[in-house]
Amino acid sequence: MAYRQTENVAQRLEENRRRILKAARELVAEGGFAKAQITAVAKRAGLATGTLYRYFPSKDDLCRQVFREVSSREMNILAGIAASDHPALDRFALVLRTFSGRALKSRRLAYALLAEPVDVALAEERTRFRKTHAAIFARIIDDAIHEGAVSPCDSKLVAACIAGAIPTALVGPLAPETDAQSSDEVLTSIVKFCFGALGVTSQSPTNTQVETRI
Amino acid sequence: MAYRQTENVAQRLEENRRRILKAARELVAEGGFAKAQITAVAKRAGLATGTLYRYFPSKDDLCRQVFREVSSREMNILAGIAASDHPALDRFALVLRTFSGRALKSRRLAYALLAEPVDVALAEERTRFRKTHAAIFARIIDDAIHEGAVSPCDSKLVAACIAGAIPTALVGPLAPETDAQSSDEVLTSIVKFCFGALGVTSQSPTNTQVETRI
DNA sequence: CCATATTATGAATCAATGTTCATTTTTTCG
DNA sequence: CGAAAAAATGAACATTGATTCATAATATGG
Repeated sequence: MAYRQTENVAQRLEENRRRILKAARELVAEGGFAKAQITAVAKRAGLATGTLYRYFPSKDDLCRQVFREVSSREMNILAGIAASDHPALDRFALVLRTFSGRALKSRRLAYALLAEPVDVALAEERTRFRKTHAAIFARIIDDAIHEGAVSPCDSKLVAACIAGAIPTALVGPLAPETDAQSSDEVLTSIVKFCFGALGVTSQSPTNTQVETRI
Repeated sequence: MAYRQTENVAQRLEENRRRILKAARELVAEGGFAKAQITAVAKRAGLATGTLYRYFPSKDDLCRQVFREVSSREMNILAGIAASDHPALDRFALVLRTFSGRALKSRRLAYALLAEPVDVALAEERTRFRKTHAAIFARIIDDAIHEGAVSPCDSKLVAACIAGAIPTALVGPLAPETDAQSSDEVLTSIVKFCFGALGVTSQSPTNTQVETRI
């Protein structure tokens, strides 16, 4: 008996794990998941290819983890807004603005999360992400209906529509090219679109969106 | 000089080409583009693997062609409606219903065209398809604005939203499971959603959609 | 039927990446 | 230091599916 993992080593392992995730995240932010090949990640992390497999059982696993890290931050932000106790329509506007605003600020990343062609493993992860969006929208819409702020509708379906509409309009190949100035107009148009879809014509005047350090 | 292609042979070649495309189309309709591997297509077409390459330079090429065949039929139907001389809002309703109705009738195929995870070559083709949808929507919306039927808006953006909303609500993983009966409600909800997004609250009462032999 | 051109065949090859594992390096502790 | 355990390495390997190509089969016209 001549070896036992010491605190020092445990820290280095932890550090390596973080490094790997960071390297992968960076590559994804730069060129989407397509650029996150195992060899490339290892290289950037300053480790050998094989070493990655001491930390993650497979590439799919690593990519899923990256996807979750990034997407769960987004989901938490939106869920936080949705759970606040403002009137439903205010929350609705805020969620829409925040979602869209964040996507426009990190186009590349948003593209990777929402629109990049990915394989099945990541498509599953993406589905989870988008389902969460739809659920958040549906919840708020239901609240709005209960409050009498909008007339009844198939909230699930409308939520799915919105969850599909926003990414398409923002980051996919159908999205208009947007410079920083016009991105505010885009936000406004999107909010207007969604409010209209609910039958609300006088939209909330707020121009706010929730800011968060990335 | 002892050989020259004869009419008889030319016909068989043509027939083979058709067979290959048909085989590929069937496989896509059954299991998406994922199931359209060269070997499988060849087998179903009753030809050897290598033979396919005498007809198509690559798999990407073959799949693109299949995609175009199927999608161009859809685009033509919608374009036909869009180009008719009815009031813009009538055309809008009809395009929406037709698009959605056809997608619901051929779920698997619609999934392959609109939502299945595919590689880059097909993603490009899909983009062309969806851009066409958006263009058709935008055109009709502009007409509606000119007719004074709806108030001005960023028609391009709204069109992109709709082009994103409908597939998401119909065939993706966010789509509700729908049996035949409820699919009519779904159509109605979608039309209502889109009309609302344009600020039109009294929707066109039509229940029609353009029928076409597949 | 022969010579030749065309077409078909499908096993072998290639390509691109993810994964493994025998070997080496590092760490620990008596 | 030396033995043992853990960790790291990266070249070899595995996999998957598209693509090639030497060979065989078929068609044509003389």
